[in-house]
Amino acid sequence: MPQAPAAQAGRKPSRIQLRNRKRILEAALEVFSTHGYRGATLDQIAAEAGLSKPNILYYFDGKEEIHVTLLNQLLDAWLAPLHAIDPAGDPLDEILTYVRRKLAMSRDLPRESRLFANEILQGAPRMGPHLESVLKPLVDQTSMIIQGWIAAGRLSPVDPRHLLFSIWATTQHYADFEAQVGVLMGEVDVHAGASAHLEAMFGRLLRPNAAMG
Amino acid sequence: MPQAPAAQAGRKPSRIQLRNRKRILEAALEVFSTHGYRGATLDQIAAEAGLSKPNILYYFDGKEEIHVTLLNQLLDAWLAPLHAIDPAGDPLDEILTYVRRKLAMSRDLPRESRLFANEILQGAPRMGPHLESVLKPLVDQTSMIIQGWIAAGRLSPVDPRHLLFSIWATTQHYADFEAQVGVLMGEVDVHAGASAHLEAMFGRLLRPNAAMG
DNA sequence: TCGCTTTTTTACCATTTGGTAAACTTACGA
DNA sequence: TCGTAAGTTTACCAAATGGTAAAAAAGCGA
Repeated sequence: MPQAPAAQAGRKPSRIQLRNRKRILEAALEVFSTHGYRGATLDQIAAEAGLSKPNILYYFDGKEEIHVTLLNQLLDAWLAPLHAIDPAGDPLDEILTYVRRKLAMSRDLPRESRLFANEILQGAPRMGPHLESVLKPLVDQTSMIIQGWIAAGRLSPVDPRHLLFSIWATTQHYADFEAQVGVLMGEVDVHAGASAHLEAMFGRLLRPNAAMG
Repeated sequence: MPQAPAAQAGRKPSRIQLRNRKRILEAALEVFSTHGYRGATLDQIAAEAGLSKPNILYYFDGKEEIHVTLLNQLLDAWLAPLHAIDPAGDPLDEILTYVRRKLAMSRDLPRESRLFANEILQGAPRMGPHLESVLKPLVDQTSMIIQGWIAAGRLSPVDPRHLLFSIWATTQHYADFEAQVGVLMGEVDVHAGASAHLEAMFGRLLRPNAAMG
């Protein structure tokens, strides 16, 4: 049976395959992130990728597979900064570094942020299981680390999960709500201001009350 | 020329008209907020409203008009808490009250929050002008108030706009990313935790360094 | 109750869209 | 260079979808 590279797990992909799959995913990221899953069409993705629609379906089994591929691929990159938190490091420094990294990602990878936001907004229909199996354990683990720091008096007491929500919300806001931020901020260097603001905010929240005894 | 209540501005609406337009908007809010503009279909809205599709188009000129009506209607309600900030009040109290109100809105009106998020995520294609003409002036004005408080030493110095972004981001996160929050928090009372966390966070950020001379 | 207006339904339509079949072309190892 | 497999295109399809025409069915003031 010849012909069938759509989702074959067996053979190793050819050069052309590698190149075209990458092109398609890049185009799909652009289109999905701006229009959402339903709002994106295969024709748009095809045009953006410079390929014909049937050709796209030669590499992926369908619209949904492209979307899911993108999403799962994204989640790993998305969680990398969280993995990078070092329990042995300085608590405040670890968390502020995390904030900085997340903010940088919002600036450098806004489409990824919006793709993710779109998916969650609609109830994570194509990602629910992944969140449960990948995100949740990591968050539980990170929460434990933060709890440990708090117990050791090295961090002001906060709910670790709500802290993470705050960090995600504030950093991703600059990507996800860019249209609104743009209207309100004009030409100003948004990133610099955001960086200073968030560092001050999380710094004050987390820095333990110096003395105390 | 009989028949034409779609968007007539002249006549005063009948009882039936009032009831059905309300039904349609309620149904549309439900559908648009979960599937986005493009993801929503008139058939879904019709089913949800308990009316036939042509009947819906008897009350509104088209899908887009329903969406825009909803959006503009929403923005007013959305900005009410911002209007409620009193320049003569206690700065910290005014802002924390604002945070509390926004958080309550996320809890009580999550669909509205998601509808708005969807629109902004996609670049505010149907709302851009409104943001410029309604939101921007109000934000500028509020920023002036906050600046005044800071200048008077009654509030720790922060960039008013980034402060507002932080408040919007953190409070709306609980509605917009509910699917994710649900996975990570389980059965816990999310609102209570969020409320405590956000009050602590913005309290610490904004409370001026007590003495100083 | 009559007659006119408002409201609702039935029957369609044109377009868009995800997807397929099969022919055609290109790449590449032997 | 030749044959086979990989890759691409052309020509379609069926379903979904936003929207319309026109007739039928309420409402309602006189």
